[in-house]
Amino acid sequence: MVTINDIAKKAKVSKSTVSKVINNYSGVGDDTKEKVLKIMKENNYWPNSVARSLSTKKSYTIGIFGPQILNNFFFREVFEGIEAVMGDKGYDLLYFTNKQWDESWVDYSYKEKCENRNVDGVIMMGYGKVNIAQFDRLLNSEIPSVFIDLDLVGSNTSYVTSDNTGGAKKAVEYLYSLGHRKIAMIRGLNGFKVATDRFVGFQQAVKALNLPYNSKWMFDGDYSMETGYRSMEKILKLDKKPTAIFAEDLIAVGAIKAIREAGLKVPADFSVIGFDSIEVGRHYNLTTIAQDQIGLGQAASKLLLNIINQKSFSPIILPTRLIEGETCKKI
Amino acid sequence: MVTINDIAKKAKVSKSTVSKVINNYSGVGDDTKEKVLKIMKENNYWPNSVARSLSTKKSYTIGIFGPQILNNFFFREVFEGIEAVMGDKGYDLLYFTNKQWDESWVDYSYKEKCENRNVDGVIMMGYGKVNIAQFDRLLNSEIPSVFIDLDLVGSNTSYVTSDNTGGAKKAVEYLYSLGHRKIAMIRGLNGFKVATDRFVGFQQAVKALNLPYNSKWMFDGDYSMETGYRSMEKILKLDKKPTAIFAEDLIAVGAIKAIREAGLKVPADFSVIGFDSIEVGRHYNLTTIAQDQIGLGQAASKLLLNIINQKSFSPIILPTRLIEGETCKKI
DNA sequence: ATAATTAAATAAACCGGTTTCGAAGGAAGT
DNA sequence: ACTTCCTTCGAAACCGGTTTATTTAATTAT
Repeated sequence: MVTINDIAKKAKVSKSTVSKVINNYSGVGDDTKEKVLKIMKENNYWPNSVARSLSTKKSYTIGIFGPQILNNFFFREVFEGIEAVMGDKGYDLLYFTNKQWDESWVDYSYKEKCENRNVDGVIMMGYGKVNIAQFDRLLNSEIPSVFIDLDLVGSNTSYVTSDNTGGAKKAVEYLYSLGHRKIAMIRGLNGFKVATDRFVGFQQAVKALNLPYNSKWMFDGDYSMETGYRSMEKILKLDKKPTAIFAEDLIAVGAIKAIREAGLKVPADFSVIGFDSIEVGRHYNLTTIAQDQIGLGQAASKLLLNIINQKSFSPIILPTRLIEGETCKKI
Repeated sequence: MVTINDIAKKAKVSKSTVSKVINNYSGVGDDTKEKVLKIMKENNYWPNSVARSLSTKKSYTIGIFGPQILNNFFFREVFEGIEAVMGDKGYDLLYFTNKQWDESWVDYSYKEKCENRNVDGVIMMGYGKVNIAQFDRLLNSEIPSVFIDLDLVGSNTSYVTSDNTGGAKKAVEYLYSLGHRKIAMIRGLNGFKVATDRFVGFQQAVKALNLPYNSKWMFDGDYSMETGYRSMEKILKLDKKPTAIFAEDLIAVGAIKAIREAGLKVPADFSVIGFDSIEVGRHYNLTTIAQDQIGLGQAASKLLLNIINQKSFSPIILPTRLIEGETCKKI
């Protein structure tokens, strides 16, 4: 590997001078600069980021944490948005793997890992709920951080999320406009921020529209087709059945499977509306409240860059959008 | 951030001694070691990876390049396999973003980026075909690299791939066993290694089984539903129609859409067999030749670690597996 | 008691950059 | 001609670690 010393030697100047040329600082004569640039090019020299990062404390690297990013349809697209913005600004992405630490490592966590690798900032995604102790040290550190879907703020922390409450309202209002009055909801993971927000929106709309609220039409589960399938099985056994089901996309798809396997049809027998707009839902022509996944990633990135560059920042809530597929019908 | 000097000062020893403790080297008395460890723990000290990497040339970071990783269903799962193995061994993953460089940066490519960030090795994925000049400098460098689905080898380079040829054969033989004789193939991107291999396997099987080969049943396209849809439209207009279609999953799903929209059914009117076994295909109960995506990621990681650790290595070809869904039928 | 051996600890150089500060040299001002 | 002021450049310190070589101290051998 060719280093700054090699270049200095070949150009017969000091390494300080080469450094100044690299960084385009003043204090270097035109002819010297010319000469150094020429030699840099001839030797295909690129300054080592690691060494540079050691002295400048700036690494042009953004850390990414997330327990379930890679398993998750949703975050794959968020990642896409992050890559676009960060790549454009010259940052690379450091994905922290989830090694199983033994107990003696409990204090080696987000903050320490970030400091350790000198990342300029970090995006936290895929964490469903806040475990105070877990994020405490990170929040109280100097490290710029942006959370996706967790409303944490601090002097160097902010977040982006979709308007989950508003989106859920929108779903209910849409079903209402189609004539539905009895609406079931299969919720995502209990305690998860987004699931809770959506439930709140659902309840607000139900109340505002004066719809019947039946606790037997409410289900908890995780973010899986399985949950949708099982919950729908239970709905099918009820005497008083709802006419429409509201659930996150993957869950909604599971519900649709259960409906079809029972010999019934969507939307003829049940209307189903999802939330998310993930790839899979699109294949079912699912009517859904779409989030802008790529937009979330982009927004998170821009927000993080603002924090890093000491510009003003505040949380960003992205609007949702109704996508009419073929799983809801007027009754 | 607490540094090695802070620890040295507090423990009243030299930084060399602290370093030896960190690395568990000999030459440190038991009581001194004890004392240093205690102070390290009290101050929640973790040695800075960047500084360490600068002097040791080892960063515990694996680079990942790929033009389309994040857009791609397939590579999302490969990534999962990589994360599992690399995380387990204590490596983090550096995802190189794809900045648009201006022309003056042509020589700043894979090799330079890797050297720049001191990655210990690199996994190249999502590159469909070999552009010699593109990979030349990387292959001739000291940087351990593993390609996924491109058969490049070198003194520090190897690759992993699925048995694409064998898999394609398997698909044809399966259709044959169901009574199919007229088989169409919609190929992936022209010139792409995997697409070519599969076509070769297809042809070998057709020949071996003495099946009719009709060039009108052969289609080129890209890896998209659109390709499947358009090609199937053409097939439906043929006088002599095939009875079965072989295509990569996403393409197969597009074909199924076209068949259904024409008022026909799968597998009643056409049998369809895919290749890949991506999530989307599973929702269509697609019969397919499955690759082991996670396994590919794991194999690539282990292979790379072998190269890094100077152990013997050779390319790895993973077997494929027939998954019987509901899109093929006996005729 | 002295020399030889071994273990423990440190000083100093190094990794590849950046940054501060002072020296050298030329141009301008008086 | 002498001071003053820029401009250009390089020496040296620094970032936070590792590693080599050497000093110091304690142990053992003679």
